[in-house]
Amino acid sequence: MTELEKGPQGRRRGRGARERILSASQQLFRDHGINRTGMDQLCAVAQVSKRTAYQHFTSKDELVAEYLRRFDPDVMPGVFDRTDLTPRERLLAAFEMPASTPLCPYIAAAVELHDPQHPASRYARDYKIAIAARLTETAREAGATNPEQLGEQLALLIDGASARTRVLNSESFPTAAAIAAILIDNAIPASSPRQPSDDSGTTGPAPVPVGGT
Amino acid sequence: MTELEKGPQGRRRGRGARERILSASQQLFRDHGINRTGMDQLCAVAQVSKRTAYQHFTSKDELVAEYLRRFDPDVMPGVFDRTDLTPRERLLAAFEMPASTPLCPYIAAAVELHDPQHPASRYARDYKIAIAARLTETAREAGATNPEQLGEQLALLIDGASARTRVLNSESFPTAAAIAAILIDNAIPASSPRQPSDDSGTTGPAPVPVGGT
DNA sequence: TCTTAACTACACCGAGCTGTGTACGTAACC
DNA sequence: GGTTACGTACACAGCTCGGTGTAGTTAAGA
Repeated sequence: MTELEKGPQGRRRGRGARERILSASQQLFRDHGINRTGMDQLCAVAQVSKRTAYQHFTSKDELVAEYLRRFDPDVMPGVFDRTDLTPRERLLAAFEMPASTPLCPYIAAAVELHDPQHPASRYARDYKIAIAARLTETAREAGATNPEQLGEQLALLIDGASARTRVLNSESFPTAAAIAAILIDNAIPASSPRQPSDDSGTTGPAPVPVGGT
Repeated sequence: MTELEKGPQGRRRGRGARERILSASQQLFRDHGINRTGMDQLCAVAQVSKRTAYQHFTSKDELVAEYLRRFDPDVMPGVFDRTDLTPRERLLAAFEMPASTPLCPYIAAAVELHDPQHPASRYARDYKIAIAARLTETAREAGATNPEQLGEQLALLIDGASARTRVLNSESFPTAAAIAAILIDNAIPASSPRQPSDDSGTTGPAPVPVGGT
């Protein structure tokens, strides 16, 4: 239970309740899951009264949706924007996950909530589509003959590694990266390592902030 | 609510309580998830009194574990044993999923239970390992230079397709199958379609009954 | 200083959950 | 027929959960 910053005098938790709630959500939903985290527990960790929590979020469902929207990942921070890498290197960099990556929170939410109509499930879907779109975009930059196909394939690999890591408790991203390398080489006609930041201006960036597994 | 078979006279649900409970678990855990299925609801569908349910299973956790153990899948029924296919065809057949395949119940259970020590989570792990082993075995028969690697890769593809299908609500197995074909071709030195049932007798079948996503 | 908005403490509600206690049918098999 | 194992009906204990009602406190800003 990390001692979140208290007010200057230390007597009160002070004004940033909403941020503290979201921050506690990040920790608890990841460590214990959404369904197994009660609002009482969450408020205790956030050092926020339950009343305040329900003034910021009308329901737990809304909090969960906002939690996903606000997800600020340690992983995949901005691989797609790294101009120091060739497009091919950027595609591969998407598979370099820090050792302790839990299950992608978007997959976890979709499974736990079990309702495709839930706002969080909808957002998870949007997010996954956006990631695939950025992979496709980068695949196009890298000169792939069928960028959509390669983008979708790489997205599937990431999700596979994520799911498998969770079930097996053993790192699967290296395996996924190895597959990715093969697919990329297969998808680019004459192995043509293009220049970095060779933006052929085909598509704008996806509408969703990038991050997460 | 499928009218499960009642006794000959129709007045009582009769003796097969345990089977009816497990059968109802299959349906409800798949359709509504484990956590969102209460024992009351489950007993109602199984047409079994709650008392009887708790005489067969000491706890819901035990029922969940048994549910996974008993999982009799529509999918992947016996691909590995089909001697009418070449090893290569058998590997590819593992990706032919019926249209309405929900999320692999093993992944779902691992995510929902969220406790790696839970018996069901342990079994899910064992199962996934067994599937990878059978894929490896078949890869070896197919003449792959590194069967372990190919087996693990194909297992990752299956899980990726499963997770992605769930989150996106759109079929991902064809994508996975396409990747599989590439990997298989890459992994077998001189494209050598061996004879069907070319059992080189390397390894016995995996200890876990095969099936499921 | 006064107003206002954010936050707090805490009791509480109703619902749903897993699991049990009790007393009672009913069918199979000797 | 009698015994035994299986199954039933149903109430209820004990808990957790999401969410609310109420009355009060604190801090920022005019």
